[in-house]
Amino acid sequence: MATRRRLLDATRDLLARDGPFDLKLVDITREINASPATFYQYFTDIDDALLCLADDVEESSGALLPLLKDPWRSEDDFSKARVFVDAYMQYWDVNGPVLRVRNLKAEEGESACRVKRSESQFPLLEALAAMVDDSIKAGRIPSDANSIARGAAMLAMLERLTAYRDGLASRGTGAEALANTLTRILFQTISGLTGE
Amino acid sequence: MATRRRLLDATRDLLARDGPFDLKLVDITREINASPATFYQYFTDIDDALLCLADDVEESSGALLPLLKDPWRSEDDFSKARVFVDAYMQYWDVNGPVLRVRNLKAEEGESACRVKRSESQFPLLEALAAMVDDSIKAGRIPSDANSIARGAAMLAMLERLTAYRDGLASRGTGAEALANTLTRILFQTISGLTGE
DNA sequence: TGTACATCAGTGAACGCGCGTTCACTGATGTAC
DNA sequence: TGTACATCAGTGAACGCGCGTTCACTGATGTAC
Repeated sequence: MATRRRLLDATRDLLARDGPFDLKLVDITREINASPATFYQYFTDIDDALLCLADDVEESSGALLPLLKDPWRSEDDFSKARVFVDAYMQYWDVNGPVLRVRNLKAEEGESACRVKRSESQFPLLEALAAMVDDSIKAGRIPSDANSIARGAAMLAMLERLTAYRDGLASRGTGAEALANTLTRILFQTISGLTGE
Repeated sequence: MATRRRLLDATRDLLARDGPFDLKLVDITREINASPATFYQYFTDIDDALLCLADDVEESSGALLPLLKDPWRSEDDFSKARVFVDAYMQYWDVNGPVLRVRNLKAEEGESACRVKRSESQFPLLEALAAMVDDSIKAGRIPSDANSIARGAAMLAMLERLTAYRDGLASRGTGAEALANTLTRILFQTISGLTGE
């Protein structure tokens, strides 16, 4: 039903506007001029609706994966890294509010959120790790490096920096400088090349 | 009063045990066998108490700063980077729950939390940036690098990876391997040395 | 085509619980003389 | 030292609001014959 979609959209909007603490079932239905009872026709719970939103987001994270298909083997591939960084930041710009609650609930132990988070991150992590392995094989990264840990560290960096962005912008480090710096670190850490 | 301290401790404990969503004023006072009215003698609000907890944490973050006093100039300084990484992870282990709410509220726009977060991060960020500048001067990092952005990226990586740790541990990447990988990336990004 | 019935999306209004907040209070400790 | 009063930390009990949840319902759309 279209009503289900409208409920999900309203949930997402309110989450973005007021944050996870002020997200109330009653407000969601009020937002689309429906009865609170309507909510229960489609979801058991607010958390249930949040999980559905997380599913939507998961699909859109799939769009990032193709950008990591080819390993970075020469300095010319720097631009590929940059494309990935831009796409990743845009992905967080769009889906940040939903991703943040998902992660938050996952950290608190809600197992359904843990699962979704893993499903979402795992493909990217694997792809980055595979690229690191490629660089190890080529001798650009020492053979005792841990490719999974490297990939995870880079995802963590990208993910968290979206939160710092505003603070940095007000101190004179703009979005372009930030993206460029992130790309250099990412490129160097994954490919073992210098990025110059 | 000792009661104030007990209230703060109870707040911290409940935050760690049940997470920020289930943190209720009534539960806090119940935890120390006090009346809900007692809470209002010391704090105006739950958020007020959270800010006080954040102050406690801020002090303990000062302990990290001395570890970044000397720039890393040779491969021998790798061990200093490792000490910092270990200290940083321990800092998050101990204060994670409080730091997470603080950051969460800051992202939602609560200005007092924004301020606290900045105050807490700024000294570390400055210290890392100064080290990067030192490396630039020595020619180990290209002169067009943005030292603030580099520092911020490294803090973001360290901060966020504490959340991934459990997931990585269950996939065979232990704490030691993780700390080692983080140290390498940090050392290379800040000092421009290889870390080998 | 018309009639009688079934299905189904969505509702209005009510309920009760739990929480934040208040206020007049109590009993203990401190202070003046 | 004793008495009368003041200060102060902490309380018990009550209040009311807002939220989640339920249930019998309505009105529209679909279906059988």
